[in-house]
Amino acid sequence: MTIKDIAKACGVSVSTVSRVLNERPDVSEAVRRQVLDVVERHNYIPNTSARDLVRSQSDNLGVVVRGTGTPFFSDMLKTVTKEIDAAGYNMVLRQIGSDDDEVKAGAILEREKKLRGLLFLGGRYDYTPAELALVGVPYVCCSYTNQFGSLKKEDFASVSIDDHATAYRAVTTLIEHGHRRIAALVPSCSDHSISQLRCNGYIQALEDHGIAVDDALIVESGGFDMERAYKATCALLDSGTDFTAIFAVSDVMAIAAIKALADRGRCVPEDCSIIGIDGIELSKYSLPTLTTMVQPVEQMARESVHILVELLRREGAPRHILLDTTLREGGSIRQL
Amino acid sequence: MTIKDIAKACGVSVSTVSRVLNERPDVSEAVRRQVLDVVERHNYIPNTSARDLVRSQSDNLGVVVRGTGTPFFSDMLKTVTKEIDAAGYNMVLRQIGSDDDEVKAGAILEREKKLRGLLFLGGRYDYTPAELALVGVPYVCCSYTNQFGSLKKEDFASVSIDDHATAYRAVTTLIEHGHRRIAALVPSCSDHSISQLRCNGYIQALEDHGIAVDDALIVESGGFDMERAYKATCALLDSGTDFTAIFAVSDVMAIAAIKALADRGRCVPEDCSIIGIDGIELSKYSLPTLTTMVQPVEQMARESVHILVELLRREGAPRHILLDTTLREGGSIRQL
DNA sequence: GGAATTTTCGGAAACGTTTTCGGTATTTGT
DNA sequence: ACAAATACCGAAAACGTTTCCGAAAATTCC
Repeated sequence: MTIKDIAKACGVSVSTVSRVLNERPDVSEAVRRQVLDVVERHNYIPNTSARDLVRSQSDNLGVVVRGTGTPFFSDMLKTVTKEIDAAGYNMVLRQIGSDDDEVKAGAILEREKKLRGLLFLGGRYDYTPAELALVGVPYVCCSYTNQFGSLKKEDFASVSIDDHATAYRAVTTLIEHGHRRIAALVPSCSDHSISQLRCNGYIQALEDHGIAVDDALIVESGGFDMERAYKATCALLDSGTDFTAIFAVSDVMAIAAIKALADRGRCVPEDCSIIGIDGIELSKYSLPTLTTMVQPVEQMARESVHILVELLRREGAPRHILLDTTLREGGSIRQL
Repeated sequence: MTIKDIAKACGVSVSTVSRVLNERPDVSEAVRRQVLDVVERHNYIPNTSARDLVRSQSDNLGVVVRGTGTPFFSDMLKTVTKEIDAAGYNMVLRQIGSDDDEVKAGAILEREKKLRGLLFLGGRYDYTPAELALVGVPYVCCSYTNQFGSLKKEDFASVSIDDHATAYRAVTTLIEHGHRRIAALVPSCSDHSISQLRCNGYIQALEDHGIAVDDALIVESGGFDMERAYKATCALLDSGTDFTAIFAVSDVMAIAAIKALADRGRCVPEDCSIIGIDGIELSKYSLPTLTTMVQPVEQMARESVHILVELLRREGAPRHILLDTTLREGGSIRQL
């Protein structure tokens, strides 16, 4: 079932059918109706390959994610898929490991799949202009860092939260509850990732409240996963350093920390308070319910693809959206 | 950069370049090397649209998932993506809601994206032959049910666990610990889904051990999500029915149940034992650590795409793989 | 009513591949 | 050394679209 068959069945030319299908104005209403009718009846679907070939472009949007499998990104991915679909594009997904280079991965994907645009979910962008030049399509970065300023505002779009401020607020919350010996559970505080931004927020909050930063209280797990967060917390406990609260960079890490504490006989929040960041669904079902800074995941995902689509339609310049996080009180913080 | 450019640069014809690229035998070693060299230097990538057009087929594998966002399927998806990629195919993902029809979704996807094959992740297959005839490419069902036998063994491939036996084993474990008033937390026991299979395993285990099935102990939440599992557990508690253990159909439901119990002042496992199914990573970090029947997720995912690829290469008939589940002891069961 | 537009449509080229068919070279067999 | 087989390669058609160009038909304008 090709466009020729439809043309024949309608007694018109292929070009006319094509015009109808592409909603071009120069076709009479009568013909349009008839063609549409025949198309419907034969339920004809245009051949994407042929179309892409002649247009020399596809409807593919690349999504490169670092760390699928984490609830946060898997939630994000869920709405991203939906939105991309709704916008009439195809999603081609590439997940990369923690050691991979997102820009390079994006560039390869772009060539392989003839992408129209790219969406980076998570990641660290300390790239040189030369590296960034590898990607030749519009792209938006979601939940990203740009610490070195290697990304030029006018070259790309973004949607994110203010990681520094969010961490600041989380730690301040702990301080307001009377805590002063607050540990930070972070994947790393010098990898130029989001982890570092949040770590800085932690430090800033302490300083602003006249609390000395104790390096022994900053534990670097080496990754966002539960296993390493668990081990890092154990290491902290074993070190003998005393603390009354933990600021965890993500909810999953917070949950792993709670487990580590419990395994060492410490209860949350009686013996130790804890706060996370993300607001994943699971955090509502932990024991105790996790107090956390929730990110508007759905909105972030939605805005991301909307912006990308806008960019592709050449409507307006790249936008940079900063969304608010909100504190959701659970039972994991105790007033001292 | 097209195949013509490469041909020109090599002083050979397009056909020859094409042959080299497709690893056909009838090309001399000298020419092959030269072409490959030029291709490498220009880092030329063939135009997929043109190729797909003339071959009138793509390298797309469709994956339709019911219920992304759940840790189990998101884990599965992770390796599925990787494997499909490694096999040189593209994954096109379609996630469907709980009310959607997977076969129809697959059939639509198949036409839209010119799929070579389909992979169904999760789902209920009580379809008529006519409905199944809609899908015209090889497909494999992973983690599925086929209660009505509408799928003919020779028409498709599958990989799954023995849901009945797994549930049976889980419940038996509770019984062996002295429990006799065991509640079942299930999405539904009559929807022809995996939930129903596991529910039947529960019933069978009780009967085989001489325990009367009490309908009041079977709570149907209406879905696999935490929220409904939580509410269902609350309803069970409110009903006043006494029980000493809960068999949850999935780990996330079990975790939600633990939360519900805790919120009503009941501790696990002191006041109530609980066992789940899935073995998601999170279950290792719940309080207490969840005792659960773990599914070999990675293996399931890997086998699924391997089988699909085999099918596409017409190597051997559709296979049906049944994988083993193993009990992982946590601390959520108490000996009575 | 005739010229000038405008609307509507068909013909044909083009997109970048794969593949069939046939034709030279080259090798093999005797 | 000559025929036959084989290895290697090029020309060209085909895949199903879109789009440019021009032509016919319908409409508008004076």
